[in-house]
Amino acid sequence: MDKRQQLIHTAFNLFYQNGIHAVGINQILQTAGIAKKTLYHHFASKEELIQAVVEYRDEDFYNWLASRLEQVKPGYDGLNELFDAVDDWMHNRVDVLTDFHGCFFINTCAEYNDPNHPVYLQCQQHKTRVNNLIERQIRALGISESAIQYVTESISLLKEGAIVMAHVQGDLNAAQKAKAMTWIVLAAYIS
Amino acid sequence: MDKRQQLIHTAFNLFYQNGIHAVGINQILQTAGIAKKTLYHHFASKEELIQAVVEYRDEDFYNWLASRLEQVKPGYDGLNELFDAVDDWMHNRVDVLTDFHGCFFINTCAEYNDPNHPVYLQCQQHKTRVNNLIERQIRALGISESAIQYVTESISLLKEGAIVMAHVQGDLNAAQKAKAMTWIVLAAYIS
DNA sequence: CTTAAGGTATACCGATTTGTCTACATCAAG
DNA sequence: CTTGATGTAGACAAATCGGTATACCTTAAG
Repeated sequence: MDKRQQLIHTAFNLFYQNGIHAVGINQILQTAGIAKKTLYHHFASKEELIQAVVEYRDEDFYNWLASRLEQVKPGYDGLNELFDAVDDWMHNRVDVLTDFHGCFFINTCAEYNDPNHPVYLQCQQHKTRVNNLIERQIRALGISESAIQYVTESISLLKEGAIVMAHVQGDLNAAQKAKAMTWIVLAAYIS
Repeated sequence: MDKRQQLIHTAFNLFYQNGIHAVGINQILQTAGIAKKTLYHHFASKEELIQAVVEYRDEDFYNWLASRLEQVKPGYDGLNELFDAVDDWMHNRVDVLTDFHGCFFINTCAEYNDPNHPVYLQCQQHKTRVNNLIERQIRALGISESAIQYVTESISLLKEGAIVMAHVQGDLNAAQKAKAMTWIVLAAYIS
């Protein structure tokens, strides 16, 4: 019933499906069934709404992934769960994430190409938060401190690659491929 | 001197830096110093210009990568060259590709999320063409026919992951990480 | 009871969007 | 010489953009 939240929710769905610049506020208002005055009561501008939408997706996605990882032991099990979660996501088996259209943050960076733009920075920060989840798994493996950063970024690279392969090429087995490579790579980096 | 080519070139640079939907026709015309009538003489609509721009980038990027790969032996050397080429690209050492802003085709898919949209299909086809270049390298390794497709897609995933890591997270070592993982993965898949 | 916050509906503003139109210039080919 | 393709400059149209303004309604708190 919270109009502000309704606006954010509606805007996210439209942005995620059509891209941010392609969606006007009138379209958001009509879809949500909310008056224009109400929007500008809660947000000073479209830009502010966009930032709230990115923040909302950040929270939603992070909480979902974090709660999935909390259900298993950090380390090997956690990494398995990570790629199984991504696999579920791209197969539309996760209700809270809505239909898969790639990574919202990658998509958004594609539209806000300036690395100093606040929205771009928000996307980077989201990726940093997710990376920290991955780092926790890597750290549990007992890898040397000096290698943790490098290995974390490597696994993150595999995750990003899987998302893009699924989105652009429609390869729905991408998460499983990334998972398989993860084990191979870790075996080499640990021994 | 060819106005049509000038328009495509100018439009690509603006699209690549700012995203397609964020750039208007008037901005393209002003930047290129070309009259509006001339644009609509060569293209029926903005949509047609966009398609020509994607086609142009497809040609340009593919030809650059293919010529890099032709300079070395297919197989191990070719895969080394692939990631070195991507490394050069993201470090802005390749003049013909202009300043790195991620993969233009990934970025464009983020704006045209409908998999049936002609522009989306163009992007997919570009990725397929690049995948064929990679497949040629994998095939030269003497891998069993049944594994070629899977391994090709795995290496492609590493390449896409590297591009996204460099673009979104600013990890300029991503191509080298992907290269290192490629050798580890191939060693496991071949033995 | 009153008041302020949050809401609807809609007209309106100026700027910008894609695309059309007129009028005119250049130039190579038949 | 004429004609058609290619070009410039810029006015113009219709729609849409983000954002403001007016007028009125509902509801919960002091």
